[in-house]
Amino acid sequence: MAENALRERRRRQTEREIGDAALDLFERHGIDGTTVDDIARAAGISARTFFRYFPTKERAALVPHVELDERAEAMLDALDGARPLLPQLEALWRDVLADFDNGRSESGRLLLRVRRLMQLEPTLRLASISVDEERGGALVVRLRELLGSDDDLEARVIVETAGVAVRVALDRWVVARDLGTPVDLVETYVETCRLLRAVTTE
Amino acid sequence: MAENALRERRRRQTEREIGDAALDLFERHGIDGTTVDDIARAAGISARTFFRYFPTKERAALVPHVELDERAEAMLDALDGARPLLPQLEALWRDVLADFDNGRSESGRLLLRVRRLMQLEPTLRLASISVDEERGGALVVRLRELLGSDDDLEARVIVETAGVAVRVALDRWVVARDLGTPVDLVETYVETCRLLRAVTTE
DNA sequence: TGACAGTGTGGCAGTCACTGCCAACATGGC
DNA sequence: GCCATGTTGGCAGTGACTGCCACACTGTCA
Repeated sequence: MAENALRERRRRQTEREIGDAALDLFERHGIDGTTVDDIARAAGISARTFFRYFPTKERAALVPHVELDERAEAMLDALDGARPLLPQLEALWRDVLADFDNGRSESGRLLLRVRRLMQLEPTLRLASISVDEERGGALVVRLRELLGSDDDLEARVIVETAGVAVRVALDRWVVARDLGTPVDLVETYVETCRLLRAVTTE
Repeated sequence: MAENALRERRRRQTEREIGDAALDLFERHGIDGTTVDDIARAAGISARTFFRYFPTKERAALVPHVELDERAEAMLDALDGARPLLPQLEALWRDVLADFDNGRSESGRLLLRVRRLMQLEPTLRLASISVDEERGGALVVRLRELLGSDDDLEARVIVETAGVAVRVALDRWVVARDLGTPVDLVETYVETCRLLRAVTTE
């Protein structure tokens, strides 16, 4: 039983190491310019083992991104089906993003690097969308329960809408930073949510 | 000059033939169960030539999906920057979807088949998102001009929001149909847009 | 009619992502 | 010490995708 936790910890550890190696190599040589063998070598494992940790090489660089989703998921219990769900989801995401603290924490720095890389590498962006889709599916199921509705429609609209705001805000965050005019992540996110409202009501 | 148009027509023709073959094989054997060689053989070309028409095998099945995007793009000139853009985009998409006529036209039937296949094949769905991202980029640029703003923020929010409604409505359309309780595509889309509004204002 | 340039096509060889299989090894419980 | 279980690496294989070259087709111009 205790070993289970130990093993889990170890697994997470190597996962991180592989992820770090991947991110580093991708930044230096591009995704096309680095092979799985390269990543494996840098992480001190075999290529075969690499694929026991990640299904594709892009996924390896997305460890910080997955962490973002996981943190949001962990807060799902707080949702209250009796009140409007989108504002609650937005507040939830706001808290999660605040946690990454403009890239000042370790997780924040990693997230920043991944999202920056996405601006240059469409396949990485696509991979992240793929992750979001998988995780979003579970979210939709959860919201559907809370809504007590018999179809996906409303739940999906809510989840995808919230997702749009997060993605747009993250992109703006890294782009502004690279342009030398950094913006606050949480502020930008809140602003994006406001904009979303303005745009749908005007 | 005239041959240019002829060539274009010919290219479109083989494109369609390859696309038809791909869709057919995917439906029967799944995407993983079909190789590019299979598709090429069925379309009467070589594998090498296949890749001169499509960058991946998934893309071959997405010909109807691309047509959808193209029809929408062709109507972009009608947008008026002085009035709210999201409603205009929604009206535009409504017209385009109406054109596919619940799968009664040839294009409509093809679109229906592709979108149905997407429910089963995540990689196909992902490929379609990839297409939408590329095309959406151009749309964002266009909207940004119309808005006269100096950043992407609002344009992206509008484009992605509109995209959410289209995708959700299309999914609902094919799922309802497969469940034996078909719904009208345009009605569903309008309903989805309404829902999106309700969700963001409540 | 015959040389020509431009374009489309197929075949070949090569790289690389990803998988199934098997053998070696470590770990913890008995 | 022995056994069960989980982890790892090597190996061989499949299949997507690319660069290169040779060949064929088409229309042009002398």
